[in-house]
Amino acid sequence: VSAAVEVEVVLGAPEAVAPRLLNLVLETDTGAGRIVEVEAYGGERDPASHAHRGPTPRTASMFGPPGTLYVYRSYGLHWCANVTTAPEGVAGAVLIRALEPLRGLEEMNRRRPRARRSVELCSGPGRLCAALGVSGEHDGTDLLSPGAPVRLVDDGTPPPPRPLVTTRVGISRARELPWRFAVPDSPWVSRGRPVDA
DNA sequence: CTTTGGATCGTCT
DNA sequence: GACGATCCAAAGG
Repeated sequence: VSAAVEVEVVLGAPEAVAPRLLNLVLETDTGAGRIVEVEAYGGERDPASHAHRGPTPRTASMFGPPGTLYVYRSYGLHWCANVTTAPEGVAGAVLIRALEPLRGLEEMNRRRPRARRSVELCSGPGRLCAALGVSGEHDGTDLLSPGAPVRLVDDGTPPPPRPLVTTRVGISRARELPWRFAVPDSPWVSRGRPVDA
């Protein structure tokens, strides 16, 4: 619960960096959770990415330096959090889809009264942002800065050597890309296709 | 357990 | 004016 080390800068194509973010820890001042499920979004070369037609006001932070937080509103209701990985000026990000709750469970439950079991607290991109209190005001945060309100830290747990790989959830374009990664057999992942052949 | 449809609003066409 | 990188409750097996 201590000895958290700053994450090495994860710079590269999102689909290459995404599996390396598994088992890192996402934390705020009220709680923390281990990343167990992610999806890569390739920016301008990815039809499913918000940035596929170039920069807009909403996606500006997606073009920031690696380690920048990109938060967007989903379906007018929920917030979703991404970690940028591409060089500054190039769009590319990894969506955090599920966390294993580590700290601040009480506050998470307070913010998500609908969750009946702890497995429901952070198993979904909108759910984990609600549980940790991440919202649009945090868009553009430097996740690698120790004083930031939202941080990405390494507690020494290595990523899984053989992550589960499937297609992405909830998209209509570029459905075939195997860009969803998860910790194998983790009970904390969101619901979705178990395996992708 | 699974399936289905409603909520809700900023963003871009 | 249409459409979501979602979540949840209700209804049916």
